[in-house]
Amino acid sequence: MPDKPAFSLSDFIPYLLNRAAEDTSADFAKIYKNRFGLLRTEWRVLFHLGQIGETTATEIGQRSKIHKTKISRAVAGLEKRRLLKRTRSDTDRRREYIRLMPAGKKMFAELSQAADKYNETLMEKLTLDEQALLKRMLSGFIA
Amino acid sequence: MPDKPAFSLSDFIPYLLNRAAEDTSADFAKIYKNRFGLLRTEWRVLFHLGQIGETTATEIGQRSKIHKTKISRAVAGLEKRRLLKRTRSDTDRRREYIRLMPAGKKMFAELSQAADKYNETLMEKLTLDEQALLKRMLSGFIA
DNA sequence: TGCTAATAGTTGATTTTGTAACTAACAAGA
DNA sequence: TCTTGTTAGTTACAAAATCAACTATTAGCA
Repeated sequence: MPDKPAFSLSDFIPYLLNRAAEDTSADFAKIYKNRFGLLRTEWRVLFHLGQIGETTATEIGQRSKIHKTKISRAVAGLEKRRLLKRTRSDTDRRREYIRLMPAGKKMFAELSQAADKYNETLMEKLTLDEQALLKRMLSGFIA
Repeated sequence: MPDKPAFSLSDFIPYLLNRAAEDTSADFAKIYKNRFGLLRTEWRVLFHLGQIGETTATEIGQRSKIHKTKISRAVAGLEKRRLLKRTRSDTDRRREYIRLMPAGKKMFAELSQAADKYNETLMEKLTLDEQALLKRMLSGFIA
């Protein structure tokens, strides 16, 4: 009966994913943090908002899986800096629509470009097939 | 001149990595949290310690990239529960060696097993080639 | 030796998160 | 219409992470 190989952290996928996520996020974090003064949750909300267009806090939450309290605070922060605007729904006064203001759109555009560029530096080590497979596998892990 | 495709979050690797890391960690977190009462940083330190054997806080920090204040507190927590023991170095009295106590080894063994099992459920959707490639790619992202 | 700098680890203050409870508005059936 | 349940979003309090400053010890070197 052969011994089972000892457990190795470097084969444990959640560990590898966490480390890879942290390390690849770190460089990009400097950009949105230092250059734009955004918090982590703020840029996340900004990115979703930039992609979806006008929407509600709840929908951002569903898409991003960010908890609603964090979204609430991030939206408040972005609003204070006049990057976005809220308007209460007429048909359902619980809901409020959120959309980017010009300054927010500009920031989103600049950050998107930086993200694209950074993404390319990550991807250029991989072949096109590998890139596609990686995306497919990572998407598969996402609930 | 063709338009550049609009930025898409679902192609942004740091985003995918973060989401995959969060989602795959969540299930396993329940085990070390609910069943063993460990905090996130505590199980991380435990795993590294279990792998390395006797070592110092500084070395765990270098390997894991966890900040030393978090390690300090995690080690204190694990020590309080008598899962590990510290002994000050004779040759350099700033350093202290850390090693698992029997209870810590037992917990590490049980958690390792649970981790292995959980890892398999994540991996079984992929072919062996894909598994190997995924590990290789993720390792490549780690600094 | 005696001075300065570096290293190991801890502690305290400030921020950020996470968890629960909360307000306000709507929905749907008795 | 009244009651109960649900949904959108905020707020309050507790837990955790981050950052800076701290102690104690050692190293390097004039």
